[in-house]
Amino acid sequence: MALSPAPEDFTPLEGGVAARAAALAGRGRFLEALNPEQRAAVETIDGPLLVLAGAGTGKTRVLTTRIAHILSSGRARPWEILAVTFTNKAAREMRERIESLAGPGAEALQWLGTFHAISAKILRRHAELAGLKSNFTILDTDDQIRLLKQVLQAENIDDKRWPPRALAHQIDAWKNRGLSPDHVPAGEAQSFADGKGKKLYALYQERLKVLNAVDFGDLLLETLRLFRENADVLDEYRQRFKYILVDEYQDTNTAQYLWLRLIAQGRHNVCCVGDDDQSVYGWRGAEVENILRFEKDFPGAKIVRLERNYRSTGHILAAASHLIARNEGRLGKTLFTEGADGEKPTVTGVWDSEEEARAIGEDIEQLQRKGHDLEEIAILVRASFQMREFEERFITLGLPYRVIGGPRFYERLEIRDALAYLRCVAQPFDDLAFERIVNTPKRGLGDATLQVLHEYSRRESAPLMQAARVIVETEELKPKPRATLRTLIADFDRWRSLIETTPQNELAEMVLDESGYTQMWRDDKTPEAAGRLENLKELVRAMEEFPDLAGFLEHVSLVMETDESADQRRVSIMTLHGAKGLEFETVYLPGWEEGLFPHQRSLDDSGRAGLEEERRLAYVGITRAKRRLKIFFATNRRIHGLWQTTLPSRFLDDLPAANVEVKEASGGSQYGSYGVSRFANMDSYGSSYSTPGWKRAQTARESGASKPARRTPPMIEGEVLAKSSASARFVAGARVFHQKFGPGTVANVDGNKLQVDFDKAGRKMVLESFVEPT
DNA sequence: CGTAACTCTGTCTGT
DNA sequence: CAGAGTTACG
Repeated sequence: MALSPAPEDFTPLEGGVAARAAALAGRGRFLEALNPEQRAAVETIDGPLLVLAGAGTGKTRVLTTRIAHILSSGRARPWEILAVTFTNKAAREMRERIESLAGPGAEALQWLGTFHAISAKILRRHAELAGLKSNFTILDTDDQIRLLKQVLQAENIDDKRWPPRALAHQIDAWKNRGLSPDHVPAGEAQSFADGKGKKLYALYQERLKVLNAVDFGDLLLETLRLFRENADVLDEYRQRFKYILVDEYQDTNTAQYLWLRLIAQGRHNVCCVGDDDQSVYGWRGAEVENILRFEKDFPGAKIVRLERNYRSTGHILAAASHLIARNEGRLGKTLFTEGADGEKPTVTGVWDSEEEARAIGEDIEQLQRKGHDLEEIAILVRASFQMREFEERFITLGLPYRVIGGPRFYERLEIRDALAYLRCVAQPFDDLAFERIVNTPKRGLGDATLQVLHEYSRRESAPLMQAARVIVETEELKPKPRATLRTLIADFDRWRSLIETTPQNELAEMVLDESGYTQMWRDDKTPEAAGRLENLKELVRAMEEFPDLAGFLEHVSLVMETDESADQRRVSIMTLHGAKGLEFETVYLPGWEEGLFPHQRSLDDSGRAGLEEERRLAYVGITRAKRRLKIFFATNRRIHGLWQTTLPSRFLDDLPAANVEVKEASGGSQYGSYGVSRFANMDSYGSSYSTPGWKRAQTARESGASKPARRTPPMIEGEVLAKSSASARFVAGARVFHQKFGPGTVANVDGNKLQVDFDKAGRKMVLESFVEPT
């Protein structure tokens, strides 16, 4: 178990005389760079402080300078500061910036991180008080859903009618509000499977305890409970944390808020920085009201407003302000800049998403030719599926890009498998991991075997690994699976015995090789296999940087990203949520269409509040831009595989005409001017069944799904005919193409079945109708 | 037990 | 459309 930091951990930040002198010398200088309000926010160190910081007003600068100031004035040592962020990216960036202010040693700020990461750390120290072992597993969403499914099945609830996903959502919502099963209000307990919601929640929590596991919500909730039930532990942290800082305070949910308040009520030195206009995590339980409550919870709190924007040009700021002014219920801030007006933001209509990608690609190439830095260009999308089109286009153009927050590295199949192996080694009680890999690669340990293990496991309440160990000594299994299982258990025992003595990356390589997992992918001839092997190598490489296997598994469950080399300058493609806190010279905002942005689901689920949150997201997007802002909307977009005609986003109507330039849609779309405002008379915020877009979608669904024709009809009858007649007969030796297996040569014909030697996949038996001639 | 083909269903944001 | 789950068959 982790111990408190030893004093030997001192770093130059706190340590040597020279370092301290240097810090003192620098002190005046970093305060000078601030405006009066920022300076007040930095120098009001003792007592509660709320900083209302508009976009681009130097929020991060205030936070980092404040920390540097606290350290250099000797008021606290690095490990006595609690600094909470919402994303790992924000934490990393803050650490870097503090380092550049106060010199190396920012790693001593060991309590700088996300709510979840800090909670995990606290929880591991006091695991036994929470009924856990300190090496507990952190389940991700996938594991969570799989486990819930088991719970539902055990209760004989039809998981078709009551999808585990929905239960997961419900439980998450409860956890976000700080509610454990016994605190769920009576009325809400009815909400799932005919009133079983509360019971299922309780059963799920029981299962988690047995598995020695927590989910994301538990990290907060269990820490909260730990504090509430153990006054001495709470007191320890209240004493430890002399100063508390919270970034993006508007995004805290109730559980986080309670967590924070509990600690902060010790010394009352808490500084929260937030902007109600940038609250975009309502769907995750964030309560903007927490900002409003601040003064009540901390009487005598000082409030500082930062309204001077240093980031964007006048026109961009005007567009943002005008748009956000449409929201009701704001605290109200007026951002201003003394900078130049700059270029007007542009709004461009295009025919479809393909043209959108093409237009933006060309635009970027033009900037590139003029010498603009690709690092300073970003494309911010509402939903990650929009990214693909840009990726494809940029690949053909050879334009370097980076996708941030796309499909996560650790969510990939092969990475999850590999991690499951490692979890089985490090955490032998980890049943979810065991189930995942027991028959991957295929070793003939199927449902039948697993059934036997489960039965024993349930009877003796023992982990599956333990069950297997016992069962292989009995006659319960057939000889073949019995022998296989015995070998597998022996392998795991052997690997486990090496944990202490073998570097974790070497151990991982050994596990993956000897288990046959890497071989499985080498034998796999599908096109993705090579990439998967690459990813596995990347995983092993990434492990080197960690102190041990447990440390790595902790990191991976909370953060893990692909850190691709930053050697090349690239365009960034990311979601609007992911872009919060960042800034770029040039920002592209594609996909401003009804249904996509604002997203239909937000509207359906949360009505007016949902719309306002979407608008704040638009505000976040616009305010990321320093000098150039280019908004796009397409008339046609493929949604769920169907081409649909879309309408320009209502947010376009929220932009001030005087500050925005409307560009003629290239290709002469009839939507060249979006100004024909179809929402002027609509007071509704739109329900899925009343928007024109939806109705059109219904029609489109009935009438087929071909891409709307632009000038020439895309579907040429001849093509269709040619295809169906050609599938009449194949002869041995003919070259064919299969959607999944690629090109191949027909070896044998048997009625409508063909035996084909595929170039990559080897010989397969396929139905005639599944291949086409080449 | 494993593979190929078929059926169904979701459908965004992220620690 | 894509992925998960299910069924038929070898």
